[in-house]
Amino acid sequence: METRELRYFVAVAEELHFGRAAQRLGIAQPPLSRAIGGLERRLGTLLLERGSRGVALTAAGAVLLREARAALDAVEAAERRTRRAALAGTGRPAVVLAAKAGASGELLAKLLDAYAAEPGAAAVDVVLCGPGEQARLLSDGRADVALLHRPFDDTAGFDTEVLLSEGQVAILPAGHPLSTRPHVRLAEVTGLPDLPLPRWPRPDGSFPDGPGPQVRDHTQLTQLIALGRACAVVPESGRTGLREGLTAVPVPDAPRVTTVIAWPPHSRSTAVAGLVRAATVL
Amino acid sequence: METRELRYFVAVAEELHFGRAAQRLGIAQPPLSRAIGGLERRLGTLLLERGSRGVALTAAGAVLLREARAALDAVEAAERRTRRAALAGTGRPAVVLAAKAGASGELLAKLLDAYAAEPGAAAVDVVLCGPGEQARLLSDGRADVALLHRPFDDTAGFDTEVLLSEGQVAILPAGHPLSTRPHVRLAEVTGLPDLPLPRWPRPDGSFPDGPGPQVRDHTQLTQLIALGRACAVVPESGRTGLREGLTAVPVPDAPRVTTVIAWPPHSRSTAVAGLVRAATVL
DNA sequence: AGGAGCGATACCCGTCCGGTATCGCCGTCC
DNA sequence: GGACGGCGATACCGGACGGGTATCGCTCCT
Repeated sequence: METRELRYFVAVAEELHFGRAAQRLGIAQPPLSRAIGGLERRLGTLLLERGSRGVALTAAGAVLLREARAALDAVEAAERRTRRAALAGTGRPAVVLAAKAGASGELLAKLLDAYAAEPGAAAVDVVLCGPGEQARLLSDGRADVALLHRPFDDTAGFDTEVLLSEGQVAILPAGHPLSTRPHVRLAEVTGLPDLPLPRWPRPDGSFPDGPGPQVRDHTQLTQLIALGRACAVVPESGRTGLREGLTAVPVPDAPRVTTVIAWPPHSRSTAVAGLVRAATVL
Repeated sequence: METRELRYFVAVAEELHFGRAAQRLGIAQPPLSRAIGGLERRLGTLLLERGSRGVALTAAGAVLLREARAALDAVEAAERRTRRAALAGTGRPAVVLAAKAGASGELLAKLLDAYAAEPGAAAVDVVLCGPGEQARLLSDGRADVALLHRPFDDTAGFDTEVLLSEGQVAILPAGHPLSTRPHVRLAEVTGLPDLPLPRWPRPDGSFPDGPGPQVRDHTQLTQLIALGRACAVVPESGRTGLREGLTAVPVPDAPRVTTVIAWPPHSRSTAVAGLVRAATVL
């Protein structure tokens, strides 16, 4: 199977429409039909059920969709990492570290300092991304290491090393009745009708349904809380540098958050190893 | 990047010789040279150092070799798993479980029984393989689940669930002086000049250097021990059904062996999930 | 200096990918 | 119910590219 065929199949499987998929791929529809047909012939199975009203995935097609995405990620990662390795000699960034924007700020700073102090440390690019995107960046090679937060992020498929475990706090507007309490229970803050939890975008950019306001980054979040339009439950480290008008109240019964450093398995890059070593001895 | 190019590159990187690589690929040498050249041009970097005496990998080439192997595994896995999924409806094996030959016999039997008793259980194919090969089978899709043994096997890159933790025992010929001891220390059995530890084949089929005899499977191993030509340190479960003439002596200071069930991350197959569930509630 | 080994280049051919035109099928709408 | 429109498959053509043979250029060895 060629990656071209996999790309074609994924496009059709996602659009469930040959015409739109072809458009997205920048080719005409007939060659796309032929390519999928050939794929099905060689695999000896139907991948798509052509109904009169669009297309549907067969069981085998669903399997291929999942596997093909993983395979295409791996191919992309190969290309990106090779390109990066090629630049390494020229002094440009040798490693890319992905971290969730607005999280682990202090830890990240200490980590970068500690690693930079090592002899022979490589240049580290830090990519700040939205929640849950770090794993994607690692999979497709845009990053070489990432800071993940269990249980929010899925660490499946990566090597990890635990860095930090912490409780969570509720971030509330300063004047809120609960803000003077020594601690609150999770149920007390999740169900507040006047202060709903905000809705974060899904990986595809759309927002889940619900009552809370839509937020895209940390700035929007703190601003909304300060305005008394939302509240949030975040790891303890998120209370450092809290802006004026916000209060943090511990939530002892919220799940503890574990920050881990993660990297693709079998990564033999010395730079990644160095970063991991620096992180674990912090 | 097309998988064809990756396959070509891996062949050259492994052979370090364009002619032999071309032969292995079943094509002539010039198209291979051109393909690699094109890859290098598009990546904007040299992958291979052409010396007058053969070829050597550049740093970027080494990165691509590692990543390309992973990517090709993923593509192969996509193809194999799709083919298998296509057969699922026809009643043929829906899941393939890989286990090291001669290990975990009892556990494996109990697991298969427990799963088969579940309603809607799929047909399970068991593939017995050489030591350390299970991970490979999982990576390239020849298997969907595997039993691995830490610390021998590398579980990096898979989801796992611990099933069993056990100590190790030394397998000795019945008449050996140490065989009557209640227990022995690891150092006492690893350094015996008269009973060297056997050498197992590496994944590529070659054997490491050393004094011990070469073994390829469990039968050879037990036979050699019975002949008084070798000894072995194996997990406790390996003592069940021990043949005549062999004795097992506990080795308390040997590392404990953890048997885990492993599967590719993000595997959503219900059959795999059922097997894992059956295994964890054993 | 001559020759052998090895990769690169030149050139040709066949295949296969991609494009346009068109068909066949099935809903839908007037 | 017939005409229309949407959608995927088929037919056919042109061009790009992969693969083959022949040969060159370089280097090392004898």
